[in-house]
Amino acid sequence: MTPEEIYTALLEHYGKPRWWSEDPYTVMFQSVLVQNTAWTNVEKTTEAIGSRLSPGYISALSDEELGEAIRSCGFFRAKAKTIRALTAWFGKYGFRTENAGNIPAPELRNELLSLKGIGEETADVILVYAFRRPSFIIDAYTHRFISRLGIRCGTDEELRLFFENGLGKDAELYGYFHWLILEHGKAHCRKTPLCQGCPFIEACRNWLESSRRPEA
DNA sequence: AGCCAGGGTCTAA
DNA sequence: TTAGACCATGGC
Repeated sequence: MTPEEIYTALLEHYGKPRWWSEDPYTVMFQSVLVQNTAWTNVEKTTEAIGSRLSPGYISALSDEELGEAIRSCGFFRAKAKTIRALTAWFGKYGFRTENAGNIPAPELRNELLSLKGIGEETADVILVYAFRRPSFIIDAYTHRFISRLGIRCGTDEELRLFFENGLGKDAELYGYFHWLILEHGKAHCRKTPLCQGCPFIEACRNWLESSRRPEA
């Protein structure tokens, strides 16, 4: 299956995907908090802050207050520093993603990677969902998902090229695609690599059947 | 009770 | 360039 065919199948099965958040700073904030942590913890933290969440509000918190606010997401000391660094970096662009519009995506990515606590996955989440730049997100779910389809994953880089070469550079598409992969992943245990009995995987098999012999 | 959750950095060999 | 230690908490 090509990436495009996979996307079509995902859409048919899971319906319209959502976007992480329309607010770029919310994406940045949450993408750090969610590292190696259950999403429910991030939700709780974010809900407690509510509509106050903004670069200004976070910057004004003391180290102790910030640590306390995000404590339940784990690794809170490290994450607090990362959030500070990320917020300061965003400030270079006046806290507006549009102001980074003339920076080439690879350069923006390198700037993010230079911040301690931001690795490839987090950088790509921020690029796609906050800056709407096409950099396909590769995470554990993506690897599991692709291997369940019987496609060889290889390294992160190889997997990324598989998607980007197949789909073209399209940030919106990448964001929705990643969301759909999560929809699939959330519904299935990590410990079942073959995903037997999974309706989506079944649908893909059927799709392969019908495409092999298009019309009688 | 122990394992896991959407990671990333640093160090050592 | 890869393996292992470390960071910390909540849920089951």
